[in-house]
Amino acid sequence: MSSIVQVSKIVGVSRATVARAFASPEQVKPETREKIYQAAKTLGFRPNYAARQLRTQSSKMLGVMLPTLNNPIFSGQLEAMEKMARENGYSLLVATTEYDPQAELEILENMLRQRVDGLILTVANAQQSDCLNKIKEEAIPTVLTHNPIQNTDFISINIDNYAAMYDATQRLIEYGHCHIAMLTGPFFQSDRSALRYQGYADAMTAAGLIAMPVVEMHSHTQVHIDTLLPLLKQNVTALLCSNDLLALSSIGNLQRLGYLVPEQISVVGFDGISLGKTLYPALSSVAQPRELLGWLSVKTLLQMISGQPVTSQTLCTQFNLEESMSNAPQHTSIDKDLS
Amino acid sequence: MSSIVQVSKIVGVSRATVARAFASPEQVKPETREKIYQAAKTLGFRPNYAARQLRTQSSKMLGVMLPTLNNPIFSGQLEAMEKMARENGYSLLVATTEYDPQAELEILENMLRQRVDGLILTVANAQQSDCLNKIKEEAIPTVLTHNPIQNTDFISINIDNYAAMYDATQRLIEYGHCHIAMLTGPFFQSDRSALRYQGYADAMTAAGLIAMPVVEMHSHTQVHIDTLLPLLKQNVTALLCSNDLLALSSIGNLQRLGYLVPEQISVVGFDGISLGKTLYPALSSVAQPRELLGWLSVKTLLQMISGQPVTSQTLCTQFNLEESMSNAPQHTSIDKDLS
DNA sequence: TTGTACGCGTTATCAG
DNA sequence: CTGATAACGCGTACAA
Repeated sequence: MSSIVQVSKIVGVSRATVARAFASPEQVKPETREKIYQAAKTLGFRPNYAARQLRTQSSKMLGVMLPTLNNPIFSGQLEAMEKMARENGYSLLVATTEYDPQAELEILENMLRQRVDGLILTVANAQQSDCLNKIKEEAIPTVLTHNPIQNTDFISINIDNYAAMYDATQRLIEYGHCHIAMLTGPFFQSDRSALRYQGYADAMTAAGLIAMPVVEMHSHTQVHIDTLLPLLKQNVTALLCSNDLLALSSIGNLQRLGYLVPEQISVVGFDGISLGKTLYPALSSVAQPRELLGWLSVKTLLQMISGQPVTSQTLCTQFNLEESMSNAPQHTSIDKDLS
Repeated sequence: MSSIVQVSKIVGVSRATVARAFASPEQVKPETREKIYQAAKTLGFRPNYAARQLRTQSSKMLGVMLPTLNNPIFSGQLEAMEKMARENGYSLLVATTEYDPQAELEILENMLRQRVDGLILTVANAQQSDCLNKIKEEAIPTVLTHNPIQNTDFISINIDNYAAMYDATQRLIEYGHCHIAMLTGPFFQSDRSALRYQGYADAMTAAGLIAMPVVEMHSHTQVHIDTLLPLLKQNVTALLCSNDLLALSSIGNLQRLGYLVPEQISVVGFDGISLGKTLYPALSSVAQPRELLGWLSVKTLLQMISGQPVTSQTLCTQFNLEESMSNAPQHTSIDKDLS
């Protein structure tokens, strides 16, 4: 016997009244409402959201799919999203993909079966994604984060990766750097990498400098010394990293090799994680507004769910000029030749 | 009309057969099964887990409640949990509490209404928690992580915070440090802080040294220079931090003040986040097995759900001796006196 | 303000 | 292997 019936019997009302006492309290006389709450408490009754969902066709759940939580940019965004969702009466179903398109598909299917009211996701590659193609056929409110979207098929909250990296590169050039290398994680796993590299490359070219080929790491978070050494031999004076963890790892490795940062080599990251500012040298970085991004993506999704018109938004990044970056060393190549 | 009925009509079978084709495919003749899948595809049919949940009394969802995701120890654990859960056919409902007992209660209530099959949580203070008291009345499978549990009311997967910090303190003492301070985040927000401090204090006392009062920060992740300066004046030669982010922040601040780490002052963290190893100086730390902890907590919870007997487990920590720690400087106090 | 009655999409049961 | 039917717990017309 459904426990709602038990409550109704104890209080001496119909089950409809009990249901109303929880779903729309204002429709029930305060007096009986209190009696119902009291009985519910002693019986340990509590509304069953699955049943409610079945009836109302709304789960009050949002599906969140992110590549990983090991990067503070994602975990911070997730925390902001959860808070915003909860404040609006929504729960979050969370899964990570590790940039694996197969996992993306399976997670999506599961979330659709759960009947989440909407989806917030960052896919590995938005230009070529079975996951997104599948979503298109489903007509479920969806917000992309981080993924650059050319066409108008999806709403996306993101930043201008190209412009941000173009800008960062220009800053380094203004500081006199000519030999600038760019480091990324596994390049083809993420569609952001290419945009950022293009921004770097175009800024170099525009300044009459030569863009170097991308330096690709096996990991999104760790730099190996072996990949750094060749760059140093090429007299690179500045390193642009596609995220802060790579940048910090680079600094650590450089210092361990005896290099001075920024005196001999400048390092610039991407994301603006808070740890970067507190370390020494503090990390120069292209800061992404990750709380805002999380907050806004949930807000946008809720608006879509309620049928309001929404638009994609490109959030501003901010270049944090910190200690890890300085003017290019003079006569670097000469020094090296002498040594 | 429920879409399962539509499918059944197209294929010309009963809805029971369609349901079986998805829930227990082996009970359906391959031929008809294929026809059903085909029809489902063209109709865009997909099982509704809420309805299934209502019928089977099992949501295949686990509720996860953590203090924050801004500490890699939690986000890494969450990622491991999610993977493990998904591999076993479970989804994760995730929420963060910011160590707020009120939020803990609200989130718990919500998860219970969602009828999660089990709960994995880290509460602010397990000795005095309305949240845990409420859970006791509910008889829902629950696994605590990180929370030390004296009594046998709850299953907990954790580490021995006391012993780990006792050990770390001993190491510093063996390295000749006499003036060791311990830094923590907001002390009373977390029950781990007290245990770790006690480990430190007892190790100091056992070595005939004087334990200093705990140095409490306003933030769990950031150290302010102002709190560091008094310690330096007291000739402290080693800093024990209750997590790695505080430790890294300490190192950054010390270096910015012109101090050499570890030559003048050693710094030891807690958690063993991977970033710590790649920085320079690499961070000495008490490493927690966070993937194992996540993995094991889900495994344990699933066993509880399936009615198997389980036990609490205390996982081993490992002291990572790295560059941020060295022998205590000689004659520190004399140097200071002369200056 | 409250009661009646139906349906949301599944699965379990039992019969065939 | 398949069909018929009754739950699962709730929300909400509609009626009282």
